Amino acid sequence: MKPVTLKQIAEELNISVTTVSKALKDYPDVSLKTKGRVKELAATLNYKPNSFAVNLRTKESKTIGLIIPVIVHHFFANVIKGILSQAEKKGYLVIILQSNESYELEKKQIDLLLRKGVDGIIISLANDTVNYEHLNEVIARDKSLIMFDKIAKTVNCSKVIINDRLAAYKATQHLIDTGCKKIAHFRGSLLPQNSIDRFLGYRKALEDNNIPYDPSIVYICECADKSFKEGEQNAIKLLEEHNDVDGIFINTDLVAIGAMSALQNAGVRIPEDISIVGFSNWFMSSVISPKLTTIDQPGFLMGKTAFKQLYKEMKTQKKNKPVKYKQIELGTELINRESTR
Amino acid sequence: MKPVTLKQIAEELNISVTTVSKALKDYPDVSLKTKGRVKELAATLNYKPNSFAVNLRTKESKTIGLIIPVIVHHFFANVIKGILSQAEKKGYLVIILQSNESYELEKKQIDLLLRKGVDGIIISLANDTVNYEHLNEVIARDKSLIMFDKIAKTVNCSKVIINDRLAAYKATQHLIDTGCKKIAHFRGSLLPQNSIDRFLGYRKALEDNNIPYDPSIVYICECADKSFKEGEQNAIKLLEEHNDVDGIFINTDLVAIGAMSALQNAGVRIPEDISIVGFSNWFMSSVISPKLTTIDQPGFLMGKTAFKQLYKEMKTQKKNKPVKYKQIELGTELINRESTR
DNA sequence: CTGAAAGCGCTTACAG
DNA sequence: CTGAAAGCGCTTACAG
Repeated sequence: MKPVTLKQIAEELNISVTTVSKALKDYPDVSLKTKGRVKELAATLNYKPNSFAVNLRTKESKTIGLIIPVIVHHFFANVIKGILSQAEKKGYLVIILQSNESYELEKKQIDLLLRKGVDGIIISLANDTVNYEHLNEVIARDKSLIMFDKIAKTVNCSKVIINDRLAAYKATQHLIDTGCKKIAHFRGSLLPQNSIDRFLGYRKALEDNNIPYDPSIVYICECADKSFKEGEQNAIKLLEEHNDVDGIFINTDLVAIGAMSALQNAGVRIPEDISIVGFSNWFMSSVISPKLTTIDQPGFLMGKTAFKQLYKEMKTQKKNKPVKYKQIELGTELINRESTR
Repeated sequence: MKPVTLKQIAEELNISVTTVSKALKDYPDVSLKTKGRVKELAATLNYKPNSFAVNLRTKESKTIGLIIPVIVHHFFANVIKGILSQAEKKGYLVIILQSNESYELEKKQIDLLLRKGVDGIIISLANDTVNYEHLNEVIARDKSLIMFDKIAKTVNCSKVIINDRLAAYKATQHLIDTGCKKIAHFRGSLLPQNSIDRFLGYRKALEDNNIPYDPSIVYICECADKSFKEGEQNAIKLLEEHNDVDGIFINTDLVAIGAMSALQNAGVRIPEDISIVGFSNWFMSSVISPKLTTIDQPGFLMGKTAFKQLYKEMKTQKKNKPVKYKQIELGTELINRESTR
């Protein structure tokens, strides 16, 4: 079945393509009678405008791109849900790509989206990303860009984040408040801003409580596809190297769950022997045993907020007005459950 | 910054737009020298073809649509990952939409994708969906369509599924083999084919083992956003109404995990008092306690397979050759863990 | 080997 | 109130 075009409708009604186009878009300078005839026939023929042609004319696609590091991931899935919920309201479609924590892939995905002609891009950076040229290209091409969660401070665009430092501080303070004396940290990889900030929050809490900072009990995990395993491995290593640790603040829930699993297998009681605080509040953290104390990170809201900001900027951009970049910080909350005393 | 066009390149080199276009696409009838000059300048100017114009000319967008019932969902997240991995290889982008288990929304999403001009659609149906007109419209408009997991048998297109009936049979048989005498079933909603098939597999296993089928111990859950809660509620109800049940086969892991949680809170020992088998093998099923025995459902492979089939059909369609629809069945496996004896 | 020309299906400034 | 015309940026059949 060949798609119906304006031309066909025009011919059938013996009027011009111009008038058909205007009638369908409710231009005020078309008679009601004509509008009626056009709309009726369009409905009968199930006319759908050719979006390729519309895009070419209007220079927008009502489509945005979203790049996230990992798809199978509770937090990012919630972000996607938030973005889609908002995009739907505004009539935007979303192309989703996964960078798989790789800078090279991320660069390629950005290029694909720019070639596609999306109106804007929302991105959470890969662990690997140190060079921001690809992001600056987005801006140079007058496409709106929003970064969330894993951001680059120096890129000139709006950002939606939480206060990772403060949240990590709260997590560590909670361990201290509940009696932990020697607190380890399983941190994320070295580059991402949020893993740096969480580490800094941890160290600041120790400092403020006069607990000496000991770099040998800070373990690193990449947190890509193998978070659970990294948690297990780090926990085993920790047990061998520092069996006097009585609390761990862990960068991500999934790593924390891996760590708990390994600790329990090794006969360590949680929280009696070692207390654990995770980060992100994955759903499964509330159903494992013991239930994981963690920091709630508002994924859905983050997605919603990111799209709203993007939408605002796309509209402003379109009117050729100057865009004011914002850094939006969302609140976090410590969820006190059973893995801490 | 205004996008670079073929025309600009042509003017700068004093050649025609035609030649520039051909040179960039490596047509054999352009001299090597010209090709060199064109490609060099294109690279310098960072030329990206305007995809709106390309789409309009070629009548394809190298974009497909994906509609899934729920985003925050381990199985579907894996399917997405599988589809994206394959789409990337073939140079396709993927627009993702969530039907939220609603027929009305699903219809709307299909319409959006058709208006967008995607080359094909992959879909897993909403629980609600009984009318298939919107799907037939996709086919009528010569767009390729693949259904996976939650399919409609009567729609004339390719399908990627598992043998839900057989898998459910295996699950139930396992409960019987490990000593369960009275086995309840928490099924999915009434409409979806796979929830029907799982129910039928359950009943057939009872029948083959001469265990009477008792409809009063079959409970229903919608399995949308509130799966965990439904599992809890059904478990509590079951305990009140039939405290002699010693095994439950549950339609989805997340419901099973909810049920286990409620049962444990009520002092029921798993698997000593009641054995549980889930369905789908969510990651969290392997980290809860006791670890859930379940059916592994190959989400990633399903996504990969769905895209491969779609790609094949899009290519065939483009050549105006007849497309042969296939029903592809992927294997499942019982993962025997700790929630059964 | 190169290029003029048509056309994909729309939108919109302009004329009447 | 209606419509002729230009043009968005490409691709490709055709002529030379």
